[in-house]
Amino acid sequence: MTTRPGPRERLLDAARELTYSQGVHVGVDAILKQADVARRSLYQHFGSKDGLVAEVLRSDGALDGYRRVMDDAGDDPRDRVLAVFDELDVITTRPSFHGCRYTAAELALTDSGHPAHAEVRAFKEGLHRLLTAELARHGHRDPEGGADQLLVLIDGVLAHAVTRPGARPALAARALAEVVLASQS
Amino acid sequence: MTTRPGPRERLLDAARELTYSQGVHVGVDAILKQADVARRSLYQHFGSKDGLVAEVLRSDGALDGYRRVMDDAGDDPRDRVLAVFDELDVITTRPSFHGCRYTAAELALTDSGHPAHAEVRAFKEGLHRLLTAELARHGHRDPEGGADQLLVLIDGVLAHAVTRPGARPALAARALAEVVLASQS
DNA sequence: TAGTAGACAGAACGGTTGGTCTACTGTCAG
DNA sequence: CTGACAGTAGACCAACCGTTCTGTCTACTA
Repeated sequence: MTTRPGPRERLLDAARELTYSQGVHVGVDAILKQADVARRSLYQHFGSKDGLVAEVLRSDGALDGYRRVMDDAGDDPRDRVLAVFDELDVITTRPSFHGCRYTAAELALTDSGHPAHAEVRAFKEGLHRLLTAELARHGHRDPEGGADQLLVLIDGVLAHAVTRPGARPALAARALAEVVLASQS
Repeated sequence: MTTRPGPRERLLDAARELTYSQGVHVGVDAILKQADVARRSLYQHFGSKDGLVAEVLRSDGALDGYRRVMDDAGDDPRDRVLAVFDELDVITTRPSFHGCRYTAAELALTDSGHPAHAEVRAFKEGLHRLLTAELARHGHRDPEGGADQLLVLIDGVLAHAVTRPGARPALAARALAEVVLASQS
């Protein structure tokens, strides 16, 4: 029998799932019930619901996901970047897809003091660095500007896929990503 | 003295402002207070809060905004489409900008039965038609596919501007829009 | 064996949510 | 004048919100 993860892990897993499927406004009760954890443990480990939400974003590992997709695509920077859009097509056509967790959190939490905002920004900044490095390795004329364009395409795919189901925006974006990659120095 | 708009109009105006600045989860009380309207009037005119939110989206006139921006840009389809991205740069750099109202509503309302979803879809569909017609007039090789790409760029700009302030994504997207426009038949 | 730390259950806190209800007021047509 | 109607004011409801509390049980450690 596998040892059951501790309350902290169970709390994070349940919150990760529920804040995505139901939005960040899920009740604490629902999270506690799914995690099968005492009310007090939440406040002992994370201080507040806001703290839990922020920790879910921080520990999400989405950046590692992008890295893995690119590593699986081989060495050519062109293939590596385009693989991201192939993966986006897979992700956005899954029935369980409900949009980008970070964008959703950013839009839903209108309180500018919420600790989740810092995590969202850190993630996007990290993704920008990742793409900049890739374009630089590819000999792009303006790696930072190119990464801006790729990021707009990625965010666009994730946002568009929610509002126009069946549109396959990742395919449309992939063609534009090829254009970005063609800007050699 | 100008005649004060009726309760219905005041309710819509207040809801439009508050659901944008505070998110769709603002309380009914806050809307009623700002509209200076009796509680009962809300339910008499819109049936429920959900109905009010949906009506806000339906009557928003954002599509007319896009039309006006394009009409102000003259006759050349190329200028008309690029003007949209110039306008997006203005909008997204305003301090009051908090993202696309439709995307935010779509992500925040996880209940798939909410009447607002239909309005969001109708808006995006209308914008797609608008852009398709413009590209067709421009002699684009694949107006529908091109409109898909433009829509990804627009959604990308609106989403990205929220999560990476100061990035001016509209400028990055404008360059890609020029590429879309270059696909002549 | 006693002490301690962590996890548990569950009641209760004050506050807010969306929604319903009654009662009063003004207006305007017949 | 009268009745209908739209609006206002405010009490009220059950449900839920995040949070804090008391108290019990278990496992490890000194």
